[in-house]
Amino acid sequence: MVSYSQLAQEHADSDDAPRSAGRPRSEESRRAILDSTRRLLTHMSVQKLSIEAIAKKAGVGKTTIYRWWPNKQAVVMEAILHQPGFMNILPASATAFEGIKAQTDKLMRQMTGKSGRVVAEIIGDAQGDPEALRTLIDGFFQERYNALARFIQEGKQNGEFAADLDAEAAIDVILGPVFFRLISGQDFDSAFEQSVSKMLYKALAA
Amino acid sequence: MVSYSQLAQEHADSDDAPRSAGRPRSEESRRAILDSTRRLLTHMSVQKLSIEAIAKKAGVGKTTIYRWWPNKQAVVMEAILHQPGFMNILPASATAFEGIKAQTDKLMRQMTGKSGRVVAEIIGDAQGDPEALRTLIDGFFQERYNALARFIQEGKQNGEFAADLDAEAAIDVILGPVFFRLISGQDFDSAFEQSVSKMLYKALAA
DNA sequence: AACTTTAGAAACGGGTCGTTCAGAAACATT
DNA sequence: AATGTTTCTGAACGACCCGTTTCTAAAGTT
Repeated sequence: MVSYSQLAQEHADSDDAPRSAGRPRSEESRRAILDSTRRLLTHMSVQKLSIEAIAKKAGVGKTTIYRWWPNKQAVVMEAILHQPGFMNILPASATAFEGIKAQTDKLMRQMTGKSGRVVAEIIGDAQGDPEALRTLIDGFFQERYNALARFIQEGKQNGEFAADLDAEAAIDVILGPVFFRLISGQDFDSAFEQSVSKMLYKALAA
Repeated sequence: MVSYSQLAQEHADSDDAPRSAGRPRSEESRRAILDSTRRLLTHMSVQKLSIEAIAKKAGVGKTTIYRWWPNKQAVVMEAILHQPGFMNILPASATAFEGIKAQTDKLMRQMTGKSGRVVAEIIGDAQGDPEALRTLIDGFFQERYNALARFIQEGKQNGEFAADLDAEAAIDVILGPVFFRLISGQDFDSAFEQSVSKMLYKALAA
């Protein structure tokens, strides 16, 4: 049994790991599994996707998948959430609010189109499984949360935001509209982006 | 095949319907199905719940369920979302913002505890099924949406809110934090309630 | 050469799906 | 009372996927 948290962590065992005895894990199979998962998800929903279909498409034994991932959700999370383009790099910004706006704009862009739909499905499937929800929070939401927390802290210090601002609630107010739009099936347009930005500015300002 | 929209509408065929020939639908079975669904959902997730388990617990043929609902999601939606206590009655209020606050407070209370968890699962399962998502929007989100839209309209007219306020985006900003908290597994406390209320007030004010 | 770990293939028992068929039950119509 | 219509339960169906086990082969280390 491989725990979720193990999967969530970077597999940086390429160089510094002690390399135990035995046949090494096949990097080729690993990539084939994740690639096939991504490709299959462009044609079907996460719900309809099956481990057996992934194994077949990847040319890999089902056993190999179950050896490294506990279930379908874990495979999908790694395939989608850890893919390039979903990284959460902090942009440099003049003001704290500009940083927040840059973050939310980037998030909206990431949540547009098919990848957004898949993320919505991942969030959805995690609702029925506490362990999966925890993995999702630790491996996806937390990054966004932390990034925003820094900007809020910065804004509180430089007087941009009110000193008694509730950072936790503020983050929910910032991220909430984006994910609510996502799960309620509406897509993001520039009108939404601008209107939300305007309201957030007033909500946070000192 | 029974369409979702048929199921969503009130089954007010108790009096005025012309009553066609043949054996009438068993109200007893219908209630047994919905009751059993609710009871089973206190012990297990929507994902693990099966139609066959509902049929067994309700003492009802599986065929009867499939006759009136297209799938599990539809049964669960009707069992949970149309239950008393989930109605969306507009409270009288002095100001538009007070109305909005009353609405969101009520929503947070509804989304607390087990029923909130089940709603989160319903929203989650709907992500993988466009038809289910539409039913959920029409039968659940839309009510909350409309209620808020009235208050916003009222507030724009009486000068409480800015005249150029984007109503659609404002609703997303109001509902977003609540549902984001719900799906990210955090529960609602009075601190969150107050902090969000404060930010929303500033965001909406003229 | 011996040991260890992984890969892939096949098969398993168990479960759910959504459908179909059968026979009985509960109505309205004639 | 007889007939027609619709719904009811129960049983069985083929199809699919689950997660696990068992096996042989492969690919490394010591």
